[in-house]
Amino acid sequence: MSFIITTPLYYVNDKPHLGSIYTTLICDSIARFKRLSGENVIFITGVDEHGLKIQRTASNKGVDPQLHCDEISNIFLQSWKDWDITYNKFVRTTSKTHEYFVNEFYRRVKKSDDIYMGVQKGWYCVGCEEFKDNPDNSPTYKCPIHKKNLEWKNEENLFFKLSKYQSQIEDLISQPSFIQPKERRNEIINFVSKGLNDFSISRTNVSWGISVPDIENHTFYVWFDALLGYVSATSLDDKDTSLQESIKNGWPADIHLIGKDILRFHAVYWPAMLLSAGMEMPKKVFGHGFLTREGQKMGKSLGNVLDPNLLLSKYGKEAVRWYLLKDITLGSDGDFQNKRFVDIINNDLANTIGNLLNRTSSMSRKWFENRVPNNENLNKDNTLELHSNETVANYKKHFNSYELDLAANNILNLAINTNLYLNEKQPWILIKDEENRSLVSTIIYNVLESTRIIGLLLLPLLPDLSSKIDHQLGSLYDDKKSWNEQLNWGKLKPKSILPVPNPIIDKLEYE
RNA sequence: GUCUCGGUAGCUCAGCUGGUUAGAGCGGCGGAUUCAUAGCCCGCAGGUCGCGUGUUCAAGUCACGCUCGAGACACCA
Repeated sequence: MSFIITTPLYYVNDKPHLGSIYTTLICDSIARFKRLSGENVIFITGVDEHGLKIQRTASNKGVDPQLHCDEISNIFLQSWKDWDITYNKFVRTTSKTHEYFVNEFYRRVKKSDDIYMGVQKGWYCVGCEEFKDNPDNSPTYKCPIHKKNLEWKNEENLFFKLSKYQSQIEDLISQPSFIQPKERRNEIINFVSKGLNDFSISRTNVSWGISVPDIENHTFYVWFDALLGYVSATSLDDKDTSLQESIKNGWPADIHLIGKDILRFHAVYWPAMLLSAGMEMPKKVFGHGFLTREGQKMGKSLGNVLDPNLLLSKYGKEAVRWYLLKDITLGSDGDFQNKRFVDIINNDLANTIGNLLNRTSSMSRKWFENRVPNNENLNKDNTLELHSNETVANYKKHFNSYELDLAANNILNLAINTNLYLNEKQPWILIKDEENRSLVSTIIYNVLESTRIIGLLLLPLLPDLSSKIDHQLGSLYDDKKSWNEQLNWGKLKPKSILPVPNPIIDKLEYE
C-alpha cells in the first residue's frame, strides 16, 4: 500500500511565495512521518504551467511561454532544494507525459457521455479576460480593475456534465473525513446543496494549453488540465504511461493538502471528474488557512509580503518550519509575528530542548568519563519512561490525524518534563556523595534517553535539528532499524562516547 | 441580502455531551538554584468569558436578539 500526498500544482505566474512554502512544508513533514512509520510514500508536488495568465505574463516579458515556464519551474525546484523538501514526484503540466494523461482521461470522460459542446454566456471583461458573475446593472457596470464596461459574450466551449454527479458528490462530502477542516466542509455542503451546474473545460482564446483532440482552436481549461497532474505523477514509469499504470501504483491520493481558496475544485469538480473516468476519488481534501503578517493580510498593494528566501537566510529552515508547523493549527489562519517568532524559537528550541541536551550531556561527560553512564538500575516505575511512552503514543495519534501542532507540543512537553525531572532529582547534589554514584548514573541515563527520544520525534518536523541532537548523543540513529523500534525506551547504549556539546540552534534577536 | 464560523487574562488560544475557587503557552514581575545556552525550576497575573434577554436548581458551555470580525454564495492556482 502506498500513501499518496499532494501539494497543489503551483501556478508559475510568479516565484514561490510564503504560502506555497507553508503548504509544501506541511506535506514534507507528513511525508517524512509516514515514511518513518514504514509506509510507501509518494509525495507529489509540481507546477501548473498553462493558461492565459501565463501566456500573457510571458508575452509581457517578451519571451516564449515555454521559456518562462522553464525559468519559474527551475526556481521552484531550487526552492524545494533549499528547503530540503523530500518530494518524490515533481509534475510539470507542460510535459509530454502529462499531455498523454490529459488526452486519455478526456477520452474516458467522453466515453461516459459527460462532454458536450455548449455556449458560455456572460458578462465579460476583456481586460481581465474573465467572466464576471452577475454584477448589478451589468450593461453599465465597470470592471473594478479595468474601469471598462463589460461585454456580453457567447463563447463556444466544451462542458463537463457536473450536474450528473450531484447525488454522488453529496454522498461523498457528507462523509466527515473527506473535507477538513469542518468549517470549510460546511461551505462546500452549502454550495453543493444549491445544485451543481456543468462547467466548461475548454477555451477558445487561449493558445497556451493542451489542445483538445479533434476540435480546432480549443485548449483545455487549466483546471481540467492541472488536476490531472496528480494522476500523471502517480505513474512511476515514464515510458509506459497510462491511467491503468497510475491506478496500479496506488491511486487514489490519500490527501490533497491545499489552500482554502481552491477547495471547491478539489472537493467537488475533481471527484466528479474522477467518477466520470471510472477512477477512485481522493480520500481526503484538507484546506489549510492563510498566513497573515502582524495581523494584516499580505499583499503587493500593502507592500508587506514576506519573502520566504529572506526568512530562510535570516533564520534558517528549522526555525521557520518550527514556527509554521508548531504555532499554527493546520486548517486555521496563521499570523506571522516577528516578536513571537523570536520568542518561540528561543524558548522552545534553544532554551527548552537545546539547553536540556546541553546540560544533560555536560553532566554525563563530567561525571562518567565523557560517556553515557550505565543503566543497570533502571527502575520499573520510571516516571520519565512513562512520560516518554505516553508522548510517543499521543504524538503518533496527532500526526496521523494531521494535528502537527499538537504533535509538536507533545515533544515540547516531554522536554519540559525531562527538565522537571532533573530539577526534582538534583543529581548535581547527589553526586557529591560517592554512595549515590549508581543512582546518579540511572538518573543521567534516563534524561539522556528521554533526550534521544525527543530528537527522534523531531525527525519529521525538524530533520536537521534532529540529526544535530543525534550527533551530540553519539550518533546512535540506525537506518537499519525501524524508527518505531528505535522509539522504544532503553535503546541508548551505555558507555558510548558523548562528544563535546554545542548549541544546536543559535538564539535569535529582536529586529 | 442569505448562510457558515468565531469574539475567553497584554498577545495566541484550550475549555467535550451545562455543575466545585474559568485554564495553558508567550510576554511582564518576584523567588530559589548552579548540571546547563543569563538557562532550567518555583510563585504571582485577579480576566463584565463581545452585549442583552431567556431556559434551568445551575450557563463561558443551551435558545433568541444585537454588535464586531473572518469566510462562502460557480469557473479568482
